[in-house]
Amino acid sequence: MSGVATRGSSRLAPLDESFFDRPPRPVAQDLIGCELLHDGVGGRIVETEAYEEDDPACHAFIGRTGRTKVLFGPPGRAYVYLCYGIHRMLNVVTDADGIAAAVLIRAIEPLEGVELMAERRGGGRSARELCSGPGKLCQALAIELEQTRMSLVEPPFQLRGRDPSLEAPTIVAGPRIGITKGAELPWRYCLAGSEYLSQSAG
DNA sequence: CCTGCGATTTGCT
DNA sequence: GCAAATCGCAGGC
Repeated sequence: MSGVATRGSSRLAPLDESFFDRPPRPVAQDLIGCELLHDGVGGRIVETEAYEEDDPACHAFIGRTGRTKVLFGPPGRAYVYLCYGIHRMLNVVTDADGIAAAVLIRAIEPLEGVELMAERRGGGRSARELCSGPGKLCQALAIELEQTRMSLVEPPFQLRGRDPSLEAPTIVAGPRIGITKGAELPWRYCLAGSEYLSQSAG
């Protein structure tokens, strides 16, 4: 990987499991501005949504099933599932072992491996079309369904904290996108003014 | 620019 | 059998 230009900040402190060992709303807000990489490809998280156990929109609301049991497990794991038969969605499991909660990663600002992302997403796309939505970013980062239950704080994934020398980002909260149950809860968080938010985000 | 719809698989009822 | 935490394209204004 030494030949790949590094536009992100490789010196940023990696997040560890304890960062995710708390309720999903603070985690979702604190993830804004952090860097997510898969096999060295990724960028800065600019949009997230929180899902709690006691939340009809959360997949764990119906209980523990084969698909949702990872949500009840230890924090810092990936929950990847298929939506509408085509799109993969990436979540980070949060909160203590035994409590079901997750944060959906909805959009990132591409920083590293941009050419590879463009190739995976298909030709003729601008930088802001690469990862501006939960299905798009899984395609751009090549995140697969089989990676559900893998740790996001271990290779091939990397999660790095915000640059402490920068000002804390301004975060805007709003209603979550694309859901029918619990749609009124303002548990979506965006980096204010970012060019790389999902289309439905303000 | 904005609205509407088809694609396509999984897992639960 | 059906709904689902989406996306991209076609067509109209």
